[in-house]
Amino acid sequence: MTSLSRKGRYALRALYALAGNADAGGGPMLIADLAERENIPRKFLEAILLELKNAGVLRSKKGKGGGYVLAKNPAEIVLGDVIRIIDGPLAPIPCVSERAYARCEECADEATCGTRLVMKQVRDAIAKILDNTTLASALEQSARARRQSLDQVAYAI
Amino acid sequence: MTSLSRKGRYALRALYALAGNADAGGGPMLIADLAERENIPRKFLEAILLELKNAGVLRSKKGKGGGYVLAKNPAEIVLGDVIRIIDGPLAPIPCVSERAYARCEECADEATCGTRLVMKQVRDAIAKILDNTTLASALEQSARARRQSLDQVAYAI
DNA sequence: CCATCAGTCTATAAAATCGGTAGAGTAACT
DNA sequence: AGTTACTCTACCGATTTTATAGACTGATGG
Repeated sequence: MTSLSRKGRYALRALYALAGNADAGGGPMLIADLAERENIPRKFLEAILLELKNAGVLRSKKGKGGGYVLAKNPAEIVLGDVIRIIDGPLAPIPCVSERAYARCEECADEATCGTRLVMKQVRDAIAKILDNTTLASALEQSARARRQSLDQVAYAI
Repeated sequence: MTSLSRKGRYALRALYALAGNADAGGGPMLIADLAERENIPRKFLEAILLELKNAGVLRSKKGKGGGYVLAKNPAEIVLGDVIRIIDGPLAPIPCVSERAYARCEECADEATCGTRLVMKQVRDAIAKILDNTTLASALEQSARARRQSLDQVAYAI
């Protein structure tokens, strides 16, 4: 039904890498390096990074020593926003979208439309998660899962 | 990002109409009537109804006096199932789908993938709502909303 | 000031998906 | 047999998705 596009997944992967790089004290990252390390088609990645830059998530620098950097702290980069930038509204139907509302022609009365009432709940549930998860917390969840699987290995031995 | 297709919305509308018809003691409904009353392209609706029939949600009868009927009680028809039939998996990415799991090639370790951990929460939140909402409860929510707006009108007068 | 580096912009295109259509076929009832 | 009404197969055009190519612009270093 609903889906995070490949483009959206690429965007998140690129952001993880940029966050990791910043954390390791690295400077700007080249599109080419990012593309190779993350196995993302280079030109496609260019377009993605540009969109994120235009939306204020990234900063870039041209010329030697240039590249891309996060524009803010990973704890301030909200996944819901990133996904909206790349993949559009979170809502399953436009008539329940908070930030990109559009009326639904085929529906006589929005206030009493059964589908709308249910989908409103769905959109709120999705937004509740994605608007409360930052790049930092996603990375933290990942790190926690990594520690857990290490623990399990240790326990098995 | 995620979205319920027009086809999915048509399917739900058709089911509401069929439930209403059954409730009113009506017999089988003709595709043609349903299409006209709900303003759905006839041939498109045919395909939708057929899919729902093949999935066991509807029953049909050919020839004079034929048409479509719900195969079960509205309280037994789960919206999550209907949407899966028409629009595919509820999960935003295949690697978190419970009923249509598919591995994600671009991901080295699923257990620790940040995107996956977050999207798993999203898929669970969506499924929690849609798998606990039946055709009957959607109709009931709609009826309740209708009563409420009537009350407000009455209060305004 | 010129060479190189690296992001930016415009255009194009293959492939998949979506929304819809046409028409022949088949089962059922009268 | 004839009519009714669902069923099946095939197709079509538009849009979106996932890219790719190449010219352009701005920054840096010598």
